[in-house]
Amino acid sequence: MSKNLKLKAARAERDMTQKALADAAGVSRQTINAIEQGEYNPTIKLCLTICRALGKTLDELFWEDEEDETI
Amino acid sequence: MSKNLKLKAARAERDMTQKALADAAGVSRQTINAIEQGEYNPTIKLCLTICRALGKTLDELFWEDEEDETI
DNA sequence: ACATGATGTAATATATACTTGATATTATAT
DNA sequence: ATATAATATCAAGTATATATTACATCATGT
Repeated sequence: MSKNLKLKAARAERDMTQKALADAAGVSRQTINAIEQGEYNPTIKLCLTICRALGKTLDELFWEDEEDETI
Repeated sequence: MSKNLKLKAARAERDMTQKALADAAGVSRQTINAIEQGEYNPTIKLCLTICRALGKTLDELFWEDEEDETI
């Protein structure tokens, strides 16, 4: 999995720390970090919560163009 | 979790069975059924694969408005 | 009536998302 | 120089997404 820089950028745009976003989303700081680092494949529910916390859509933060997926 | 009727409709629109979509997405038929029935909270990667198989976006198939906050 | 395809469920098993608690590093401020 | 905040990462535990196997129902066709 590749890093999610769109998420990192959206967070920066709102001046939120990983911890602040984690609290807003009701998950741990490590979980947000792991998603940004591309270590976790988050659930759609968590993605939706993160989108709402950052005022973005699923497509804006989580859409990926084909690429080498290796599921 | 509530049912995902948008997914069911998009599948019908393409005249695909749950099994056909499952095969296209590389998961079991029961997994597709569980997602449609709202029993599972799928991973974003699976959502992306399903979207590509059906020619839809994440927002079209998986966006949910706030959910029932139980006043 | 019978066969078949599509769907809805259920039970048990495994992989992995996510937690908690810790340490290390880097940047910024004092 | 030294605190402190933010990030990165690790290890061990819990919760749940997904697989597999199986069975029941409903529809459509023969």
